[in-house]
Amino acid sequence: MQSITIKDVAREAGVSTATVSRVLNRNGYVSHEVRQQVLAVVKRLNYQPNALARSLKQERTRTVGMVLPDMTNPYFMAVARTIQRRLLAHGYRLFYMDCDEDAEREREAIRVLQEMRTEAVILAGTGGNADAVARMIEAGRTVVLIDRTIDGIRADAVTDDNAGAADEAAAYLLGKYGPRFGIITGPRSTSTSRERAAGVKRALERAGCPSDPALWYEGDYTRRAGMEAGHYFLGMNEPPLAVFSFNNEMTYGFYLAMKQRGLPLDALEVVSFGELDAAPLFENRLSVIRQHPDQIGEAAADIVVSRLEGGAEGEPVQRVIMPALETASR
Amino acid sequence: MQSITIKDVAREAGVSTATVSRVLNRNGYVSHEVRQQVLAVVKRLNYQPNALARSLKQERTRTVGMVLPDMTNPYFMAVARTIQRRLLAHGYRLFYMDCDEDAEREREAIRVLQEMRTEAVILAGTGGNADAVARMIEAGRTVVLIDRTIDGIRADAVTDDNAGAADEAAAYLLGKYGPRFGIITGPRSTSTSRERAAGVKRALERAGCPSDPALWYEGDYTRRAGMEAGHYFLGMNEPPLAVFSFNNEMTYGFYLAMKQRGLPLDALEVVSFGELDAAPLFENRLSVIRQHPDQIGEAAADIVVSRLEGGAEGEPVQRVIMPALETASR
DNA sequence: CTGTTAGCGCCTTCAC
DNA sequence: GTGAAGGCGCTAACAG
Repeated sequence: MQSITIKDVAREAGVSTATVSRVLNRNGYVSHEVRQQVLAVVKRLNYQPNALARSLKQERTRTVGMVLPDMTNPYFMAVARTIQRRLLAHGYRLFYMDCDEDAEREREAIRVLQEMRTEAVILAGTGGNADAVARMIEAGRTVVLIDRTIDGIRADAVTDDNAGAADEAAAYLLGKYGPRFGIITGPRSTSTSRERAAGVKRALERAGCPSDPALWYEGDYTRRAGMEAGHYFLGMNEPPLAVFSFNNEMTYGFYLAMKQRGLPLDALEVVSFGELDAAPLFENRLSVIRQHPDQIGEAAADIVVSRLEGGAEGEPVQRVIMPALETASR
Repeated sequence: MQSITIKDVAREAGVSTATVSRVLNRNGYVSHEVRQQVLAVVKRLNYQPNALARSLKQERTRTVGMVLPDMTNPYFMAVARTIQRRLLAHGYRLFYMDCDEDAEREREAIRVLQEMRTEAVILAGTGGNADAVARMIEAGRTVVLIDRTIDGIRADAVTDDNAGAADEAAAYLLGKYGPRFGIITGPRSTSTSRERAAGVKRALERAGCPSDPALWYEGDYTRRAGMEAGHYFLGMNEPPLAVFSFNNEMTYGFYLAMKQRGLPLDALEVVSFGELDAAPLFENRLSVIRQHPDQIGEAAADIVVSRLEGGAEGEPVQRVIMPALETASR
């Protein structure tokens, strides 16, 4: 496990470590002859520069960290993949950390990324670590919030127009079925769920409909919660005529509940905030609010790069992506 | 961005850096009084130790790297999540890198992980970087292959019994439909696809059936390939009576093709190597070979830990997980 | 064009 | 029980 250092290369090539460094980093002058010589030794010894040492010296790591609440959710992975591609093109590596919607593990992940000296942190927060995030920003680190904002935190953010899209979806359901549709929310700790709920309430108020608490089920963005919500709604004396689920996983859970209760999947209409992988296979009674993860990823990556390359300072940037409601065909 | 160092803490607390270090690492003696004093300053200054410097000095990073071919595939993410949990419990961090089934990016990812001095690399290889992997092993690094092995590489590995499961599935289809079922393979460069193909051929031979090349479609484990295979098979004069898809994404793609062609999803039976998220929602004509990602993840993490903690040496360990065929109800 | 040197932040002997 | 000092591998002045 004894690894080869720049010294070994220098000795073997009969030059100084500085020269090797210059060859490797293509800066400073070095004769063609010596360069070839050094490169040959590098290859022969299979020398791998030590990124720890380099970063320590340069006080730059060219890395970006990302903390996600759920890496098995394809939505977040689609965002992450776009970000990674874009950052890579600018010479930055991206490290993902999964915190499993758990604030404690999120805190830990943030700590690790700071200790690693990632130059920026991209965060889809659980909402439980406002203090840690605040301290990061205070310390002058670049923080970009995606998908979810955090109460009391002023930072760059890329979010959906949650209220607008939820309002539109609720209005659509109202027009089609009246006010008897169920709502499966996310956890109150997330900004997305609160905003989506506000959007629904706005639509109900505009239509002069009171909001029936029995039609609201508070989930936590997991498949299990969607399933439980499904059993709740479908077990009612008068089940709702449609359901609005606040994320893709819960939508999937809701369908599982329908299945478990022996209902056909088109028994009622479902509106899902966020796409389902399997959506195209469903029979026409699933409406989807598309979130455009690519656009979110691109915007987030662009903000990171401009903060890191361009001057660091400036007011927080807020980018809002417009989701698109695609309604079921019947 | 000027970060706080151990020196700042030492000065502020009126002690030496050695003492601060001792407090932080709970080793060596330090009086209760001084310890409290130091901890207070650490908290007040929000001091974050520099992991680069610590790792450089200790020649240990307590990190493990993982290179995956497709992070949007829930199968790999399920494996990754289990590994992460288990490694975390042993004090290791896991870094994911996504190479998008691309050998070039895989090579790059391997290089980065080595430069970061991750203590082990877990790899679900594209098959295109045998040389780089060989050099890693040669250099004494811990490498654990998961899901896929690499030709000519002797390393710890956790794999499925691909041939066995494919044989069983093919025998099942043979018994039910005779030899007229289509096969959608993965890329020849992956060991999994080659082994699964061998399993199918074994079953065919045992039944005395010749293998009809027109019934084999070579995909690349992507959704798109599954879709193209779908159009190929469904466009035949005499379409097959069933289809065996070598991974979950291609299965999904195949169903998309059925949908696009206006066929009902139960028009023919599909056997999928690897689970589909949406499987439970399908109407009874999807059979699934469950791969038990949790077991794979656990085994891989255990191997890593035992290599890193226990003595490093020993013959390569081969763990084979048995997938389970769950057949459609009709 | 190339070598010498100092030091990035931390841990770890070795003194006291 | 605590401090002083050296060095992990590398790069960036500064000499020559």
